[in-house]
Formats: sequence, structure tokens, C-alpha cells
Amino acid sequence: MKTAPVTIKDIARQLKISPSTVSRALKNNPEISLETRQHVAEVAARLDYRPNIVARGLKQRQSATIGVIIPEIVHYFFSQVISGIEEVAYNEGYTVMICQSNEKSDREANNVRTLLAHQVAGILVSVSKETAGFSHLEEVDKNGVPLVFFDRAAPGMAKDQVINDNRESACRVTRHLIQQGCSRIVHFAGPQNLSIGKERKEGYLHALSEAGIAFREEWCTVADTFDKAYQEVMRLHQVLNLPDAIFCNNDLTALGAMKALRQLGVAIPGEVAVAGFSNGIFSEISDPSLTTVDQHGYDMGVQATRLLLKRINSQKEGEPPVTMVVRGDLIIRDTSSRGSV
Amino acid sequence: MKTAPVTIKDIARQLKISPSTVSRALKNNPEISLETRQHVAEVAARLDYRPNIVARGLKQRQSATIGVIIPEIVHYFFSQVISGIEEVAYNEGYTVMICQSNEKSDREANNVRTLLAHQVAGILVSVSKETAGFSHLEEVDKNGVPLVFFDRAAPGMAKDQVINDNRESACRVTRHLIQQGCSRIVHFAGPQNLSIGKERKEGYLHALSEAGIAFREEWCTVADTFDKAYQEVMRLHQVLNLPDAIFCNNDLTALGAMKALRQLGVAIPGEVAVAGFSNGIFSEISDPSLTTVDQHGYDMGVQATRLLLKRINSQKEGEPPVTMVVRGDLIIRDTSSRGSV
DNA sequence: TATTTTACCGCAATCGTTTGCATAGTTTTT
DNA sequence: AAAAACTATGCAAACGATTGCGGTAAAATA
Repeated sequence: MKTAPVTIKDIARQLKISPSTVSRALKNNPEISLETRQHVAEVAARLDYRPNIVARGLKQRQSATIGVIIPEIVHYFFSQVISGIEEVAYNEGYTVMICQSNEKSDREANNVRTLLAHQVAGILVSVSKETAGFSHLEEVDKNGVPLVFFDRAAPGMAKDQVINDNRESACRVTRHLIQQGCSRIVHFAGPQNLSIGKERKEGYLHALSEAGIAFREEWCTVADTFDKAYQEVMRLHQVLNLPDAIFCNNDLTALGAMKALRQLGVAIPGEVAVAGFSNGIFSEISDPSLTTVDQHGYDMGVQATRLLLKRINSQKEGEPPVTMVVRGDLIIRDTSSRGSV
Repeated sequence: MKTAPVTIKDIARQLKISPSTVSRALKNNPEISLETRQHVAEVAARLDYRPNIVARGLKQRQSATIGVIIPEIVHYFFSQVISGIEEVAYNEGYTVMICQSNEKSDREANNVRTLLAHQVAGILVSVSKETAGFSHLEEVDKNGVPLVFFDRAAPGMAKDQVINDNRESACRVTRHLIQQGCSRIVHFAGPQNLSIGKERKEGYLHALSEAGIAFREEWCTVADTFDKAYQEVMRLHQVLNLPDAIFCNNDLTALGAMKALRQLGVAIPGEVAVAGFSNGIFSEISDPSLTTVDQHGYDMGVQATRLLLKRINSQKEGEPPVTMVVRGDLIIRDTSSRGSV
């Protein structure tokens, strides 16, 4: 039993006033007499009037919706970010539209089109691993839609972004590993076309040189999934000697490495220390529990959304892009605590 | 540098034809000559025309958007479901709008209003733990918007739903525990106002009576979070003897229980076996790895969305609601394998 | 040749809301 | 008392796409 939705006209008809007056009254325009405003409010409540967001969006050429493009929702970190985004958006009366790129560049481009077609007020994006060209993101700019990057930014695009202090955090992790007495430290890196991957590697290299450890090319390979890490450890075991520490680009990678190490009968952290990155929910309960860095995903979502909302609400164009960095916290757990072994 | 978006009128002007013709040509209406259609297609491509979804939505009184109301995105299970939803929606040209209820009833009601105001074509919802009344969901019906429940349905509402075979799965888990030699099996239940919580408890009870084990009231308490489970184990330890098995309503609860057991120096599964529910990503890598049931979240999302889409595209009202159940798979891991101890 | 059919296309209204401008009535100012 | 200013409201045109209803010209038929 479908009921025709209540519109502004219905209210107008009831009160024998014009739709314009109702519209104005609804948003408490002082041009409208207090009396009329109250009447309108009453009738609106009685009829259970709900403004048609779509119609408003059409008229204003913008809807109270913000679009989010995210590689994969199933990552704990990303779901945390979304949660933060959702919270701020909700409180500000915005709704969020979420698209997954599934780490594919073309799908990401498609997501952009979709979001633009929906007249979103702004877009939050964390670029996919695959993405190399950024023309689809510049498209957003051309349409005058604010965009802010979170976590993974497109290198070279001067836009707002809130990112982690990947370099520093990676450096802290590596330093910690060195302090534990490790000297042959391998890095399973993320894709180097992503700032996130590049920066973490840089931090790793920095900590190495800081400690006077000569870096060796074969210490660093791109391996950013559970399986790749597993295989890489197996390969290392055959090709060269195992290192005494592995610093992984993310937690899942670390777990993959740990699985391989366990199978090889290697003690963690006794023979090989391991560290991850991201503080996935499983890092705390893995065995042994994983040293990692907490990226504060929720906060990141909150900050990014605030930034975007500020951009949306500011008239002036051309304000310089701002970069916010949220500091990661090194969380030392059992995979790197030599003391206890 | 904001560029005015290109509209159907722009194309019309270029070709000196009317907007109506362009509109029709764009959707390959045979009423329009092939030649014109090709011209339109060309110009549209050249101008990079993107149809304004909002305008279309207004005219059609429906947008190609489906709304999702979910308790919390950060649960691995739910993020899997969303992933499934997103996939199907994407392939069918729909976009998804996600709202979190954060397990709050009023927020859920608010989400419904938001989604309806956005003229969504349909709604997928998994009701919050807190939700007792369902008037806000009936509101959806009144607006003629299709609704399908996934995972958690509102008891008593005759709507499409895709749910787990909670009862059977819970029964299987309990049976398995019994087979392992356990006889004093405690159940940490979920909220009993949710079908999901009720059914799992029923399955547990069924398996018990099936095996001729007399149920005792104090064996079952509502504890559905990590912390509550932790505390409950501690309480049980003081008040009565620890059981020889704990079947938890979900994985996180199981982990909370395990944490407490570890602290009490109780061997798992030697002295107390543990089982969870949901196959969270951490169940596989916890120590010991957790026996649980895989709920196939992704599939669930896929099925629910297909069901919704079918409903959206079917003219006829009044087709009876269908219930799909996706069968959970018992995954036996170390927390319940007495054989190996 | 007159008439009907067919193929293509345009007019104009519509979806629900917003907003610049006009207008009627009332109050204040000169 | 006339002019000016203000108050409260209405008119009508947008926003961009869709669609029922017609209309024109060419082709087919009588």
C-alpha cells in the first residue's frame, strides 16, 4: 500500500498559503511571520513531511552527500576510517556514499563518475594500489567538487590530504627493531607508486643509515599480501640466509611472514623479529602478538571529513591545500620483544 | 576552475535538435533515427556528458541507489556483507548508500528517514541490537520502498530476508562440543530480542536435549562483547565451577572468554573448549585458533541484493516474502580439538 | 492525385524545492 | 495627508531529465 509522499505543496494547500512560504517557513526564515512558521511546523509534523533531498539537490546543484572511494572495506583500518567519516557526516546532516575500487584503477575512475553524477558535495578518496594516472581525479577538480585524500594520496596532486606520518612511524619501527639487537633487517614493502609505500620504505632506510647499517638491495622486496609475504620468506630461506628481523608494510603481510616462519620452525622473536603496520584487530591477538603501529583510522576519517566539510562550506576558492598528518603510535608487542626471550 | 557540467541541453544546442530527442537518443530509443542517435552519442562522448542522476531521480521518483543500514561497519562479517552488496549493486548500475546504526534504535530510525528522503530504490537492513519496536521499518513499506533484511531480521515482520541457519549451525557447534567429550557446556548468548540471538540459543538447547544433557539455567547468560565475556568467565570462576566448554554467540566474545581463561591458567581446549560464531578474520590466527562457523558474509550480501533488486524490478505487489537461508559451515580448529591434546 | 501510414522529432508539462522579484497591506516618516 | 519604508507573502522561473501527445514531412497505398 504505497502512500504518495507528502510534499511542500500538500502543506501549502492545507494552510492555503503558497509553497514558497512553506519552504521559507520550514527553514525558519525571519521574513515569514512567526505565526505562519508555527502553523507550517505543526502541519509538517502532523503530515510527517520529509523534504525530498533529491529535489533539493537538483535545485542547489549539490546534495548533502559526500562520496567515499576506498580500496576495500574489509580491511579493518579502512572500516575504521569509514566509521569516523560516517560519524562526522551524520552529525553534520550529510550522508555518505561508499564506493569500493577493489584496488582497480578503472573501477576507481568509474566510481568518480558515479559520485559526480550524484552531485556529491565532496569526495574523500584513498587511491587504489593500481592507480598510476590521475586524470580521473583531476576531473573532480574540474567539476568544482572538493576532494581530500586520506591515507593514500596521489603524489603530485596538490590537494587537501590527511595522511599518516608513514616515514616517521616506519623509522620508529625500524629503530625499535635495531634497539632489540637486530641488524639484518628486511623490509616487505608496499607498491612504490603509492606515497604510503614509498614513505614507509624511506623511513626504514633512514633508520638504517642513522644506525650506520649498510642497506643491501636484496633486503627489500615488494610484498604486500599475506601470500606474497609467505612466499617471500620461503624464498629468502632458500636463496639467502634469513634476516634477523622483518618489517612489513602491513599487518596481514606480517602474519603471512609469521606463518612461513612458524612452518620453518623459526622462533619469533628469538631468531627473527617481526613488525607490521596498521594495528589491525588481529595484531593484538595473534600469537605471538604483533608489534605494529596504530594508525588511528577512526581519527583519520574524522579529520578528513572535517577538512572536506570546511572546504565545502568555504566560498573562497584558491585557498592552499592543507596536509594533516596523524601521528602513528608504535605498539610494541611480543613479536619484537627480545627481552622476554 | 569550475566548469559548468554539460547537460542534455548542451548536446541539443550543438546538434540543433531538441532536448527530448537527445534524451531519447541517449537511451537508444528506436523512435529516433539511427543517424541522430549516432550524432548524439558522438557529441555526448566529445563533451564528456554525464547524466545528472539527481535530476533523473527526481523525475522518476526513484534513484538508482540502494540504502544499507548496518549496525557497525567495523565488524569483519558486516564489511564482508557490504562488499557483496557493493559488488552486485555496482554491476547492476546501482550505487549504495551506507548508514550505521551503531546498534542504536533511534539512529536506525533516523537512517530510515534519511534513506527515504534520498528516494532510494530499496533498503537492506540488519537491525540493531537495541531495536525493539519496528514502526520505522513499517514506514519504509508505506512509502512503497522494498526492504529486505539480512542477517538480523525483525521478528514478526513479513518481509524478504536472507539469514543464516543460526539454529542449525549453533546446533552443529554444540553437537561437536559434545562429541569432544564436553558435557557442561555454557552458552554466552546474544540479545534475545534479536532472532539471531534467540535462534542460536535454541540450537544450543536442541543439541543439549538431543544428547540427553539436562540444561541448567545458570549455563546461559547474555554476554556478547569481548569485555562482557571476559567478566563472565571471571564470574563463573568464582561463583560456580568453570564449565568444560563455552559456546559463544560470536568470535570476539569467544576471544574475550579465552583471554580470561588464559589469565586463569586454564588450558584450552584441554580443560575448557571454546567455540565462536562468525569466522572473523582473527579466528583463524588466534592462539589457539578458534573453532567457529563461517557465515559467508559476502554471499549473504550478494543474495540479499539480488533479492532486493528483483523486488525493485518487479511490478506486481503482493508477492509473498521469501526467506533465503545461507548455510553456515562449521570450522573446527584448535580451541575444540581434544584429539590433539 | 488524394489519402493513409510511417518515421522522426518537438512542445510543454512534470518531478519537489528554492529564490529573485513583485505586490499588497501596514506602519512610519516627513 | 502624502510619501517612504517595512512586513509578509505570492508568482514564476529555474534545476536537468523524462515522456505523453502531437505535428510534419516523406513514403506507401488506394
